[in-house]
Amino acid sequence: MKLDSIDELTRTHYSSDITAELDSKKVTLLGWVQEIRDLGGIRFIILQDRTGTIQVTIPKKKVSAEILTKSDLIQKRYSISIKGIVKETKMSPRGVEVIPKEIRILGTAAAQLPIDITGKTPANIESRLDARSLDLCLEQNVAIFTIQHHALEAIRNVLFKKGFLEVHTPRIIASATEGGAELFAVDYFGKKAFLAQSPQLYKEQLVMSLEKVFEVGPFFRAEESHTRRHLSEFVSVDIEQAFSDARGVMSLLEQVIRQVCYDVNRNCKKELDILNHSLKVPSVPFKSVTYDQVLIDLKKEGSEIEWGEDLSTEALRVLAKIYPEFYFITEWPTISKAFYIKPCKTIPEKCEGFDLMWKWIELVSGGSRIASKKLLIERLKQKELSPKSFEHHLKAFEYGMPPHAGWAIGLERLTMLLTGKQNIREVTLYPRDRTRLTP
RNA sequence: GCCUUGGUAGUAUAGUACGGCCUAGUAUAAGCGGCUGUCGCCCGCUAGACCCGGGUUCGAAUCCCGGCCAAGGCGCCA
Repeated sequence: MKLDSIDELTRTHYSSDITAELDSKKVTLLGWVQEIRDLGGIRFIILQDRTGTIQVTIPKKKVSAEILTKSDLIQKRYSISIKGIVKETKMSPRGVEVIPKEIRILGTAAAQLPIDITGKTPANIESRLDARSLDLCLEQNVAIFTIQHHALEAIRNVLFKKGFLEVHTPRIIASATEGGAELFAVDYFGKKAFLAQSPQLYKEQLVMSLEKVFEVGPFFRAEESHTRRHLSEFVSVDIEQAFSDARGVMSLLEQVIRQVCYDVNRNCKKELDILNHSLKVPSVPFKSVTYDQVLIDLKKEGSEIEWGEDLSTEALRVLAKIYPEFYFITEWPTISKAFYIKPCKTIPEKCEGFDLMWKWIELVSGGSRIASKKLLIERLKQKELSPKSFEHHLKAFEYGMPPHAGWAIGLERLTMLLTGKQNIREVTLYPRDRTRLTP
């Protein structure tokens, strides 16, 4: 098919801008054909763009032959332009429709699409991800990523206002550092390198110079996790702050989370509605419980965990029934946390690390960091990590490392709670998991 | 990595307990035709599928074995 030119074509309105006030006005719309309903003498084309849909109505006997011929060619998912007149009418879904004066076909699409884009026959997650570029056209998916955008905007706004600088640390690193998660190995000009699992060490070093930093970016974990809340590549929102401790960054975190919920509620009413999800703005401070208290609570519920152990998924599900949606777990056993988390002064078996839970999912983890090189080396050894492979990082602790603290939010997990989605892959544009590497 | 469940047209499902009325049903999508107010439009027609390999049997979508793939749970991890 010969396509029409986009020359001298400027969108005047998005579909959501078309309201009754524009009655009789001329508009230029750009978008995709979501649906065609042809009743014989009248044809309805549902035009979709990022903001929603608008009905284009073609009364066949009243429009020009040119319009009619053009609209005969149109199929689902074609990208088209419509120049036309807005008409207020009670008979259309939104009380307005557009009567076209010019139609251009700007792009075509296959007749048989791999998934149903109108949602009449919903596809399962596998089919959807296989056809992800098309799947993302569904208004629910546009809503999810619009919400994620606003959430991130809210996070950035709070952090900028508090004087944080946005930074970018390396994704390619020399050695398997933090311990814990498995890393992906890459070939770096013949040397063995790894994809970073977190910006932890770099952001700590940066507090010596930039004082308050944050980073938003992807990180990689080569864990063979098979759950609804894990990805091999995920986006982390990391902050690190000089001259602060866990208490300080927890308070900042509360403000961030509260602002995110507030802004998403205010700016994404339509999106939340599309997702049929309601979002409460949590009150601060959040409920905070110690690890010791958690063990007592679990015991009452018949679930016993030995002190020092991490909390099992089963245990977290039990806790979700006891505590509100957002709650902190503090004073973890030092042994259960990463080497850089600062032990408590009085009881070194406990540490100043914390997790922010949302129901049974760990949303954020953070804490006060160790600023003493000597102590850090001790902790590395306890964790059976070699101080030698942390040589460069340890050097920084000779150059004036201030007391500092920080945290990291899992952006996809945050998006899950904001959108009410149960599977992290639904809130990831192109998820990477144990088995999926494409698209 | 372990466990459970599953794999039927483009998509989503019925059928599998107990092999044979399955020449595999239905919805939706697709193609063709009809219809002037649809909004999950409607009506008619057309075409479209049993994951792969082996086995049992007169006969396998259905039972058995192996493989591959997926979903969910656990573990790991955040």
